[in-house]
Amino acid sequence: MGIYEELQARGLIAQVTDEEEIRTLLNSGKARFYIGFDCTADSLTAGHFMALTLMKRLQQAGNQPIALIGGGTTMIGDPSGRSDMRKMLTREDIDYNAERFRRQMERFIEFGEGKALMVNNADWLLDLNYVNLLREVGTCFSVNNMLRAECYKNRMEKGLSFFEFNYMIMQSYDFYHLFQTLGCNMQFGGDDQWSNMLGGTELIRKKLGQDAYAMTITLLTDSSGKKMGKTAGNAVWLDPEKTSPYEFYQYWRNVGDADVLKCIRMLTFLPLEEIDAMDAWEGSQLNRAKEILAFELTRMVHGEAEAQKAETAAKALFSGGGASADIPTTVLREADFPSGKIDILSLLVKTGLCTSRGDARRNVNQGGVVAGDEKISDIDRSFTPADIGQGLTLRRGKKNYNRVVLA
RNA sequence: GGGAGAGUUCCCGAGUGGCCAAAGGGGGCAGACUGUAAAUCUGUUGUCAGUGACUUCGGUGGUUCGAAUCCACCCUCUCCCA
Repeated sequence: MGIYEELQARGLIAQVTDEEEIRTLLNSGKARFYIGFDCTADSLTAGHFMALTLMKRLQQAGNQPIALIGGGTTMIGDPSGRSDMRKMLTREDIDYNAERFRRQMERFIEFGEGKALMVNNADWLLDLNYVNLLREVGTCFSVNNMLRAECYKNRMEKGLSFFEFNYMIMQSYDFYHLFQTLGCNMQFGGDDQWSNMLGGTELIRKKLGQDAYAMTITLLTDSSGKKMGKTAGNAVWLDPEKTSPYEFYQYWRNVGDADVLKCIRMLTFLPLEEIDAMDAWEGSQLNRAKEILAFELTRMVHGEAEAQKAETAAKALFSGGGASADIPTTVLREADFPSGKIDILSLLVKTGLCTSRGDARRNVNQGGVVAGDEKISDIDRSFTPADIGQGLTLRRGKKNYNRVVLA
């Protein structure tokens, strides 16, 4: 089985421009492909993770990946699938984000001589001259076609500025540029990028009379069709400072039954036979599959040691008492005990378990707070340093833990 | 450039002088039920304080005892005409 067939079996392939050509190129290891990452935030997310694993899979099959950091395209902002314009980022923010992206990627993909390449489209896009660009590529884009593109569809009602409309041209230019300078013959991306990517292959055909290929990856959605990799609207980040390994582990540990196998198939590197065997699992047995998923992904992103810790902490907390040194911890200092004690509301806010005192109050009143083995129902309950002693485990709801210790 | 509309809390969306911290839905959170799942039911959902105070309805000023609501100017978006 070639790599193309494996990607297919894992359900990763959404759309391709020319199946036979792409299959041959990928399976023979002759593809030199790129994936673009727009640096709109200071960390990669779980959503980018799938693209990174794709790069790795293809690299292992002998193909050469090019990671393109969108220092230039981020100046515009991709309108695809969005209902409003992105916040405009400053040049400084973008440069900073691009640097952070670069560092995170280096953990996954091997860069260097004969290995993966990394480029930043700021290097060629920012110096383009408007009139020259129009003369060079403007004739290759049909506004009629662009307006029909899926990615602009829901913007046609709400309004789309010319500024954003140009995003497709920038992305197409990237492909055109990489094709010429680096011999990059293929582009991959999320399925929402399809029209942008076609823009590139079209441009190359029209300008150079040559063929380049594009393939999109299935977006990872849950059984209700929502994009995965978000909790309460917040992204699941790959940066341990923004999403701790424990939280990262928990995110995957908690995916719905209907989604576990899909996630394992698409995101992990476990052999397909092994995954096929899990297909038969059902009911509470799926919890085992969720553990595997969570562990595997945490291991890939944060390393073996962190994955172990997250798993141990989770097991300790959820299957009864036990050591729990690896869950998120808050250190209390003397100043946190005005008049010798700290009340439960302050404590909940301090640990980040609750967002405000009002939130803390509600949680206590609704019986959702437990300190140690004691269910807290009195909002006036307070703790002295002696109460905390060697450490006190606080719980809000069923799954949110924090351990407080003294400085 | 001319004309007509719109901007409300996390999102959608009611509200056209006090009874509005603002209906309803979605989402979120908590409780029950469970398998750290889903579905369902219940409660909750601006901040600080134990029924009171403070900040909030695109922005800035103004009218008024009192403004999300009225007036002026500005900003953004949509539609029609050029």
